[in-house]
Amino acid sequence: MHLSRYFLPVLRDTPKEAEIISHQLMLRAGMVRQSSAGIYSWLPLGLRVLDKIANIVRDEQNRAGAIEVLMPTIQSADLWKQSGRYEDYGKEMLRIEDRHEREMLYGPTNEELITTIFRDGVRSYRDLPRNLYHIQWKFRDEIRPRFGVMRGREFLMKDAYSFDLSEEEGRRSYHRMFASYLRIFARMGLQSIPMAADTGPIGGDLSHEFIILAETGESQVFCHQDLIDGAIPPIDLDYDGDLTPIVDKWTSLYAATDEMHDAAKFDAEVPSDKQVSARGIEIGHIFFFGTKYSEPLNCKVQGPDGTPVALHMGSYGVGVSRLVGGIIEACHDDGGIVWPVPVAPFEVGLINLKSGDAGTDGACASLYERLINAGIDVLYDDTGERAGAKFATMDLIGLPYQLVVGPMGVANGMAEVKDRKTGDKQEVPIDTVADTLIDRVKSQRILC
RNA sequence: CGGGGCAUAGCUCAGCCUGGUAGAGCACCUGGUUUGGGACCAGGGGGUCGGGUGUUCGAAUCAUCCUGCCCCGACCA
Repeated sequence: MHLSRYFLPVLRDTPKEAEIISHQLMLRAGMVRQSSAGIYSWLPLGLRVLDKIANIVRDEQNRAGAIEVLMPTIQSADLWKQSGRYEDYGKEMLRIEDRHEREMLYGPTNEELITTIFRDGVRSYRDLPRNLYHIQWKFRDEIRPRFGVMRGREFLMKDAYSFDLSEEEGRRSYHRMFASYLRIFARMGLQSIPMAADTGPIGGDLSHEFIILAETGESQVFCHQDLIDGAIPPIDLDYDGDLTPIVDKWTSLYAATDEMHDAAKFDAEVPSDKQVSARGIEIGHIFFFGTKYSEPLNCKVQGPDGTPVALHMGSYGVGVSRLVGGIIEACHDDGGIVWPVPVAPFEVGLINLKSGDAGTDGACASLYERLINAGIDVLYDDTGERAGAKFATMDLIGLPYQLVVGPMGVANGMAEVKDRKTGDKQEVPIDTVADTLIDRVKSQRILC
């Protein structure tokens, strides 16, 4: 992409409505614009990140055997009346009336809908287990939206729903998602920590919030130090195999958010030099709820003995749009955002220090072409801005690598590669710099 | 929903107290000088001062109502 033809409205000053760093940087880097409280438009740069995150989630969910569908944002109130949640959900649910005065709602989640879809498509226990997911916009009319995209009213979420014949089978489905989640976040450069969460009326031990640590996190969390660099399941993990060792390993050490925190237990189980007390951001939540929806919505199949059995279900959410903010909270410095390669809107920022100069124009054009042909996402700053402004903008939007081409370098056959994260600058012969970058970028596309 | 704050140019803000018809920096346009870490000079465009009502000869400024947004709290992926 040529910057001169792109839409990247960057801001030099920080808009005053933004309080936390990710919100400030997303506004400044031209990623989003607020449309109303907790509702955002995604500009080109932000959308690219959103898509990359969604694709990682998609890739890993598919790997774990989940199957993608797409349900609507608008749902009928009837369904929710059947499950009893139409009343329970309260004012957080945005209720709408259509022209025929039918009660509709903008979906805050999809348990009811997916349950009926699955119910109507399956008759036999032989069709189990299944896990269906979609990545769709949700709306929850939060009392007080804040923190930009991290706590918006409209948000993009991946939600998966598992269907099993028994609780035992359901537990296996839960474990698959547990392992998949560790990989999803690790692939974005985030170390997530599964923490025991409130299971609500169902009880049991099958509910975990996946938390990343960040100073601006909204909740206080407590955990064992060793979880912070716990081993991530490998890319070729066999999801049909026994995953309990992985889950056990991750859940054997203490980890809890403040509402589940037990100070006495924490002190007893975790040596004082391993005790971590920090702020955290919830980026995923998985839980098993048995037959809570399958019973009222009559989602049953015939079991081996011919009797109908209500299915055991779980649901598994990832806050896709929230992750954009979450990653920035975890990955920034004074100059701006520092994207991990797998989610970077562009992988390389090519800077022509003297647009209009035949030498740099030619060198940049050929470098751009080679990178693009190799499948690298490149943003080429071919504008007439001064060098300093170009550097500042590139740092702000946080592309992992900057490839700097100036008249002096071209004269010597050299270009400069800057690593955004470390700040290291390296002079590389202009003939080989494209290959060097291609290798470096590709080696970092999947971090685990 | 309770408490607090803000609303003037695309962004950051001054002007308001003490009423006299709107400013700065950055951004943008034109010309020139510049050109390796957010340049400089000159000229220029852009605002029904969030909206209504009232007070007044006259309101960005005073009064009042409304709306929007932000922060703290309870609530949440």
